Parts: sequence; C-alpha cells; structure tokens
Amino acid sequence: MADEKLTPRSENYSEWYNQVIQRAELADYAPVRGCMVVRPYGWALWENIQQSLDRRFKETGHVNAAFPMFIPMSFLEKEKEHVEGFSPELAVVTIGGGEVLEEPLVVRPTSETIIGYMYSKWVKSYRDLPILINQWANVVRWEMRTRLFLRTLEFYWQEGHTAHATAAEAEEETLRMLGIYADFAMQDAAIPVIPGRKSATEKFAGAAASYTIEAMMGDTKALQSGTSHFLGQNFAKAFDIQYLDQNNELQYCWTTSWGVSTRMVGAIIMTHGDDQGLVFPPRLAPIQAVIVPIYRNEEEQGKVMPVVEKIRSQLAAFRVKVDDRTEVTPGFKFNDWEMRGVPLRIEIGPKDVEKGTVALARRDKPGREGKAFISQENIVSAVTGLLDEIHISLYNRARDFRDAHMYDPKDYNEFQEVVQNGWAFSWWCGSADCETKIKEETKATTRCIPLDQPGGTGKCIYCGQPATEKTYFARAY
RNA sequence: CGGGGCGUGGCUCAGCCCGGCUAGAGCACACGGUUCGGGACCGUGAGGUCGGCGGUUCAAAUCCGCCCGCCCCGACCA
Repeated sequence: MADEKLTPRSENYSEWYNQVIQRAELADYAPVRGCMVVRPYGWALWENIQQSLDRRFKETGHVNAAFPMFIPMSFLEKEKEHVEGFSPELAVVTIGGGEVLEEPLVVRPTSETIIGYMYSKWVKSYRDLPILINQWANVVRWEMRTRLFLRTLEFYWQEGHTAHATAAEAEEETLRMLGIYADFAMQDAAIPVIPGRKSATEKFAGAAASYTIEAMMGDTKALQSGTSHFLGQNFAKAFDIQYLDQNNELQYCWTTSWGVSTRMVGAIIMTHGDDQGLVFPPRLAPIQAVIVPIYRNEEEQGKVMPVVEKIRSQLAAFRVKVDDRTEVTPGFKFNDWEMRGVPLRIEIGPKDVEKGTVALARRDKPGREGKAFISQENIVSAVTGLLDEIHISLYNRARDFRDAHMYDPKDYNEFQEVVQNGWAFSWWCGSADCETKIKEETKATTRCIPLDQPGGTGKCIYCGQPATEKTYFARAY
C-alpha cells in the first residue's frame, strides 16, 4: 500500500528510484547484501520482456537450453582476458556436501566457458554449424556497489551463445542480435537507443569486439541496456571448438554471445517514470488497463458491477485488472495505479451506467488533459488506439528528452560542461589515454561509437589528433 | 575498500547529549460505524528481547568497548 508522496525526481533521483521500486512492489531488498527479491509485479514485467525477446530469438532460428550454474575454476582461466576481467567479482564454492572440493567451482558470472566446453564436444563438422543457443538464467557477479535492478550480486538475464564457420557469419550474427535488441527497446519498451561499438577499454573481457545499445535515463545518465559480442576465435581456441570443413581441414569456429538482463527493468523505470511514479510502456505493462468501479451504496454497486464485468469481458484481449477493493476510495486507487505505472485507467460509475459511457484516463498525460469520456460501445477500439498512442508518445517524449540533452561541443571546455548534464557526441582519436583522462576529469566514459557515423574526419576532442569516428561520451550507470 | 549516515512494533521516526516508574507518535494492520467521480473520518484494538555481545551502574534504548548489518557518496562493473 502506498503512503503519500514520492520524493520528486528532481529533488533526489536515486531516492525516487529506490522508493518507487519498493512502493510499486517491483522488488525488495533480500537479507543478503546486494541481492534483491523480484516481487510478482516486477517479475510480471520481466516475463513480458522475456516473451518479447524470446519470440524474436525464435524467429531468427535460435533455440533455448540450460547449462549448469557451477563452472570449474580452471575453465575461467583458459581465456586470459576473460579471467582477468571477471576474477575480482567471482563467487566461488569451495565446500560441497561438507567436503572441501578438489577444484573450486565458480558460480557462473556468464557462461562462455562452460558453453564453449560443451560446443567443443558437439561440433565435429561444418555440417554441425551454426549452433544458435540461448539460455534464460541467473548469474552472479560480486559487485561492490549495488542498486536494485541496475546492479545486484545476482541477476536474471538471457545469454545467447552461437558458433559459426566463418568470421563473417559470426559478425553478421553479432549485429543481427544487436538489431533485435534495438528493435525490442524501441518497439516494446518505447526506449530510444543508440546501437554502437564499445571502445577497447569498455568491451567484454575476452571479446574481439563488443556492441551495445545505449539509452539515456531521466537524469541524463547513460545505461548500457544490452550487449552483443563478437568473440572472434578467442573462446574457440581456448576450448578447442573445431570443425572439419569441406576440404577436410580442421578449422576453429567463430563465436558470439549476447545478453539482456533485468537491468532492462531499471531502464524502463528510469526512462519513463515521473513524479507520480512508474509509467510502463503499454506493450510490456503487466496490467494494461485497470478498471475502477465507483459507487456509494449497494444499489449503485448493483448497477455498476454488471457494466464493469461487461467491459472486462469485452477487453479480454488485453491485460485488464478490476480493482474491486472496498476498503479504499476511488481517489486512492487512482493514485495507487498511477504510481504503479498502469497505462490506462477506466472509471465506471453511476453516471456512466446512465449515459452508456466510461471515463478513460491515460497515464502519460496527467489530470484532466489525459481524461476523456467515451461510449461503452467504442471501448475496444478506444483502448486499442490509446495503448498504441501512449506507446508512441512515450517513445517520442524519451527521444525528445534525449535529443535535448545531446551536445556536439566545440572544444574540450564546452565538453566538460555538457557532460555534467547530458551526452557529448565528439570526435575521438581512439586512444585509451584520452579516454582515461576524460574519465578522470569529467566522470564521463565512452558509451559507444555509433554504427551510424556522420562521415568525414575531425580532431579528437581531447588531444586534437586526427580522428575518424565520432563517439558518445556520458556519465553512466 | 575509503568517506558519510543509520539500526527503537510491518514502515517512517521521536526519545539518547543530560541514565530513573508501565518505551512513544504518525502511517500501515484488525474490528465497528459513517464515507466513496482524485490520496476519507471517528471509535476501539493488536503489535516492541530498543541490531548482537560484553562492561560501568542501585538502575541502560540512553554511557563505554567490540562485533554485525543496511543505506547513501566515491574507486570497479550486465
């Protein structure tokens, strides 16, 4: 049950974030530091995210499987960069069944190694390729500083792992999945994202190249919302994933991996939320429309409820909830469901019964502006149309916000200023040195080198050396 | 791991500096009644080893020591 006002976003963004998650019952803190309990309402959102992504994976030929959570420590050590990147944040099991284990088991931080091991057993011939497997799983990374959904010790995600005969095929797969993530973000989550390549320092430990979709949150900070990695032959060589080609010659595979996590829930909260609470994108919202019946006595209740039932059954194609609680007032329910981000509210009271109407209120527009009375006969088309409209308006609002905080600073002085409350899109020479200094001096990191380049050349925003690509810089989560 | 804050009914906190009878408030919860188209109200009630351990004292939520935990801000990260 919600109590009174949230901390406004403008006053304290992270406080707002924590409060809205707990009050809307998306998640709660677990008894273990850095761990969260995903509550039913939060999990329902995640399930819708899962379905949207899973459908796209299946459409592109992928199949699901499940690999073990425990990975022999020695597996991690087979890929040098990989183990260096992950060792600081590993959880390791050293005792099992009361006995000290001969070899410690790592709780998977990601599954490239164990899947690589299995692929080496499964792949013999070019005829076995490609392998296109995804798994929905939990993983553990022992983070210092945690935030609900954004960074927890344990999180849920999907990780796709594919093996291919050629580099070109694997690169194509990497970009195909990046495209699927971008499509999902825009079409279902109503989040505008920028697809691009990660810099060498930001890329996945063990990858040849990493790609990302980057989104701007409501406080202008960037959130990496999905990643897709071209792993080259790094893991194929470490795990001996080889096949015989048409010429009977032994070749190493080319592999990829790609993932989206429960962090996406954080992205949705921070992209669309407002001072009233959550605003869920209609295509992912666990409840797309809530019906609030309004009556003062049993007589009115007797007239209102049949209409509520009628409307509910007409809207069977949507995720609809009837809030029939008697212990709280309609006014309370309005605020409660707004806080929980439900895109549409349908009010049905005695006056509506009389006139054959319902009141329809949209979450993305506050107060009277978003409220309209429509005929009961038109309810299905009205809801269908409004949900689409809300999706579009949420997307546009987020895109406009992002564009309003996007800068192309003329020099480094201006750069330092704009990244305090926005992103900079600047030429960068590509040297890790400039990247590090910029980070030290401004806290802004390279977010991605967008696939979509303006063309031409320029001078590095930091050192002035010739640069061939423009890069997004921002403070990030 | 550094800096800051905090542990008192389910939640938010007061009380602690300056020890003293039975530990308080608001919200939430239960019951009854009046309410109900933008966060209702009245009444009654239930609920607490004051984070843990040890010490000082006639007496500790309060003073002292140690430990544990959480949140926030930084260095690392889906």
